[in-house]
Amino acid sequence: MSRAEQRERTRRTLVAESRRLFAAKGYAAVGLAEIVRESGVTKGALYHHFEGKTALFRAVLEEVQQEVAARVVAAAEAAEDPWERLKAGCAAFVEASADPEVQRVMLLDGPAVLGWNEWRAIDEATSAAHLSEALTALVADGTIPPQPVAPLTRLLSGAMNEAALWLAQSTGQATEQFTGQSSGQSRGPSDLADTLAALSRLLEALKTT
Amino acid sequence: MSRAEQRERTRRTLVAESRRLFAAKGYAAVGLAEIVRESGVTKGALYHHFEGKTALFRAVLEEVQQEVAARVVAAAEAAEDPWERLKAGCAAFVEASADPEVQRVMLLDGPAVLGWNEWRAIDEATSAAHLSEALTALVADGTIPPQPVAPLTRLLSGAMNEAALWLAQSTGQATEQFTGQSSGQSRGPSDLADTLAALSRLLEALKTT
DNA sequence: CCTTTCACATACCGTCGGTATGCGAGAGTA
DNA sequence: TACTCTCGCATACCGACGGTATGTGAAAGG
Repeated sequence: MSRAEQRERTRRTLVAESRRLFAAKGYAAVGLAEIVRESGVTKGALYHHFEGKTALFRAVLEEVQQEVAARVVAAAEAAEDPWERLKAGCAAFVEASADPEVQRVMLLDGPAVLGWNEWRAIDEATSAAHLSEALTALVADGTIPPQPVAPLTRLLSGAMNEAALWLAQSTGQATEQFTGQSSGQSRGPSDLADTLAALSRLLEALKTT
Repeated sequence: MSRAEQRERTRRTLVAESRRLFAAKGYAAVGLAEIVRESGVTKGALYHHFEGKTALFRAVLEEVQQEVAARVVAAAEAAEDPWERLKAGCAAFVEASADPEVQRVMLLDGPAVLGWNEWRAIDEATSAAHLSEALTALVADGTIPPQPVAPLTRLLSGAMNEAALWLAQSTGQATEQFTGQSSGQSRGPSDLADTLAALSRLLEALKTT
C-alpha cells in the first residue's frame, strides 16, 4: 500500500470512528483515547491529521452536513416546479435531521463546539444554501412576496432544526438521560405527520395571496 | 450574619459569577477553579451547593430563562387583544435573546450541555409556555385555523431562536473566534428590522384567511 | 544503496472535574 | 456559660483528559 493510500485510509477511519462515537455519546463525553483505540491507531496519528479534537469534530460535522444536503438535493430534484422543490426539500431535511446521530452532531454539539458563526458558515455552504436558492427562485417568480431572503432563510432553517429535534424524542427517544417533567402526555409517530403538516402550513402561508 | 443568610449569599454569588463567566467564555472554556476564585470561595463550597459543574450551569440557565420569560410577559401584558400580545411577546423574546450573554447560555450551551430534552423542559416551563398559551388562545377565538398547537409552538420557537442568533452576529459581533468564509457582505443594524419584519410576516401568514 | 521524508508510535505534561477529609463557627440545650 | 452537635465551608488529593515533544521505521527519491 502506498503512502498516500495509507494516509487517506487512516484519516477516513479516524473520521468514521469519531463520527460514530460523537453521534452516540456526544462530543464532550468522548475522549481522544477512545477514538484512537477504536480506530486502531494512536494519538500521534490523530494529531498528525488534525489540529486537535475540535478540528476532528469539524471534519465530522462537514461530512454529516454534506450527506444531509445530498438528501435534500435528491428530494428537491425529483420535484417539478419550484414550489414543490421547496416543500420536498424541506420535508427531506426534517426527515434526515430526525436521525438521532445526525442531530447530536449537527444540531446539538455543532453550534456549541465550533461557535455559531462557524456552524452557520458550514450550514450556509450546504443545506441552507439550497433553501436560500429555492426561496430566491420563488420570490423571483412571484410565488412569494418580495422580501429579503436571508432573514427568511434563517427563520425557516431554525424552525426546521427545532422540528427535527422535537421529532427525535417523540419517535425514538434517542440516547438522552432523562425526560424532565415535560408536558407529560406520551406522543407517538403521529407527531411526524403533525409537524410536517404544521411546516407545510407555514410554507403555504408564505405564498402571495 | 446568620447561617441561612450566609448560605444563600454564597449560592447567589456562585450563580452570578458563573453566569458571567459562562456567558462571556462559554461553558467548556470556564474552569471551576476560575469560578470559585471569582466568587471568593473554594471548590468545597461549590460542591456543597451543587452536584457538579452541569448542575451549576442548570441553575444559571434557569435564571436566564426566567428573566427572558419575564420580559416576554411584560411586553405581552402591555398589549390589548390576543393577537397583539403574540406579536409583542415574540418581538420581546427575539430582542431579549439577541443579548450575546443570554444567547451563549440559553441557545448555544444549553441544549448541548443539558441535552435537548432537559433544555426543552426548562424552555417549556418559561418562554415557550407563554407562546403556547398565546397560540392556543388565537386558535380558540378563530384568529388562527384549528391545528395542533404543540408542533407550531416548536416551529416558531426554533425560528425565533435562530433569528436571535442571526441578529447577534450582525449587530454586535459577540465574542466569537472568527467569521469563517460567510456570504461576505457586511451587515448592519437594519437586520433587526428585516428579521422582525420577516417574523411578523410569518405570524401574519398564520391567520385565518 | 544511501539519504531524506513522513506517517505514525511512545512518553510525558499541565489542567481539569470530582472526591474524601478536616475544621471552625453558629445553633440548640441545660 | 459551657458543652455538644450541626453544617457550611476549606484543604489536599486523585484519575482522566487534551495536548506536545521526541523517537522510529518504512516508503520515496536520487
